[in-house]
Amino acid sequence: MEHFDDALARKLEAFERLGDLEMEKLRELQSKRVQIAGGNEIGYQAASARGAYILRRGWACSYKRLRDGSRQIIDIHIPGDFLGVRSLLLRSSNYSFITLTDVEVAKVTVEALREMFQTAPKLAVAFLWAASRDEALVVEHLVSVGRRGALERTAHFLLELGARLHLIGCGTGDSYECPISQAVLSDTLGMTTIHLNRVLRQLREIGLVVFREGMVKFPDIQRAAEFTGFELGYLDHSRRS
Amino acid sequence: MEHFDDALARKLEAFERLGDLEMEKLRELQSKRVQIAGGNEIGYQAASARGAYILRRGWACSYKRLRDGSRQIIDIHIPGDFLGVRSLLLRSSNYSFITLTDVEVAKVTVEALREMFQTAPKLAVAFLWAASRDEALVVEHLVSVGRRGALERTAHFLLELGARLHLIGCGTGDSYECPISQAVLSDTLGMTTIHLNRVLRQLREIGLVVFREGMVKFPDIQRAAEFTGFELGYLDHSRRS
DNA sequence: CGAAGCGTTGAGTATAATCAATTCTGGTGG
DNA sequence: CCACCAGAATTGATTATACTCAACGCTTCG
Repeated sequence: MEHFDDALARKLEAFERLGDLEMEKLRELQSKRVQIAGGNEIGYQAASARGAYILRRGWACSYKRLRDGSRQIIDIHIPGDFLGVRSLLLRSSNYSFITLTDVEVAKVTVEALREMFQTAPKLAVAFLWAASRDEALVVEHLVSVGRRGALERTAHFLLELGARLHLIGCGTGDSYECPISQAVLSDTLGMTTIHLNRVLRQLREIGLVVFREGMVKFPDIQRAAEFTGFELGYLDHSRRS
Repeated sequence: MEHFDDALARKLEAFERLGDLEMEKLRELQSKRVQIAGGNEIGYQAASARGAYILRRGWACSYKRLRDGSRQIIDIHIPGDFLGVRSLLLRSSNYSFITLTDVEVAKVTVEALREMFQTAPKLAVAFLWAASRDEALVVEHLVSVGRRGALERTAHFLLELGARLHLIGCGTGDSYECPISQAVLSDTLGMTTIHLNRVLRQLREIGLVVFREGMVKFPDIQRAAEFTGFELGYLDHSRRS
């Protein structure tokens, strides 16, 4: 029953049922584990030893810092997420990863990936699906930042995050632990910390979202989804491609 | 010398030198060509017959429309770009494609792709590189919309577009034909048409970018790059992975 | 000629950023 | 135990940025 401490397995199972072979390969792939404390760069040792990581425990984020010191967070990463697949092929990955909490990651080499692709094609397809989904998340994020107002955008993001967490077995569906600061969230949503703070207060007052003491709660998740126009289509939860 | 009317070949060559085999496969892959007039949806016939396209001539864009009628353009597509690779695996591609000019596309089936991956692995790697690059473009776009001011954002996007065009042999390096309306550009950059119009006027007055009559010109491209903090790292022009 | 699409401009408003402080918390060391 | 500190959250006042509403000029096209 390795399933239930392995967020990645859970996530991939949402796409395709995995047999013993796949579970075994998945475990193998995640054998080189590393613990990293919160607030540290991931994988920035030698540019040559570039590789991908699987986030097993804790939260991280990918971001880009601009000349003026501001930063845009591309995506918040939760257990079961890949980090750095893009940079495997693209020489100049122009952004970085930092841990938001203490984490455990598994380092994945290109060779291990290649091996996995050949011996467990079913798993390979599931991986590609996950990669597509991650890209769809970025696209949705772009849409949010470009065209949604601050209230809508904030609530939408927190809903999406809740859905992602639920998929890997975290949270209750209308609430979850959320160990990130307002500064991190504001850099994700493309606004000032101060402004986000006011937005969060409004959302609390309206009774749509309560973000407090490391917890996110939706008093009326139906109404919140309606308010933000949240559809989980692009998360693609249902089985079958 | 098929090279020089094939934007895709040019683009991939920037990553890896292609031999006769690869050129042949590339031609094969693009044999099913279709002409589409400007302002039309691409590939929205039957959801079942989903597939990818290679844009051979003309411009298009991918976008998502929101409930309130507004839209966010994810990316502007120029010759040599793929359309719809994401949606091959992800059942619910939540966005659409529309042509901005008359175009010629080549329809690519999953089978043809698979065949190409097996018989021309060099080409396969180049394809994956291109896909990674496209994703990096979206990421950069997100950063722009989230953290750059309107002036900077607009100039940055036009510079990037120029670099992409130059790679496939269009434009002179500091000017290019740009057949898109201000409405399209503003939906790309996440602002109002009206506001974009004023921004463009300012950019013209400062002498950074001139966007006029379907042409984009940079009177002093060095200064423009400096102003916007433009780096072409993520476009990854140089040969070698 | 009128209609439609695109670009342009002005005036007023809304939204979000900036500057400046204050509170609250958990940790640290005396 | 308390004083102190740093980080995070919060509030107010002011300014800047971008949106809305309303028009008008220009071109193209039927």
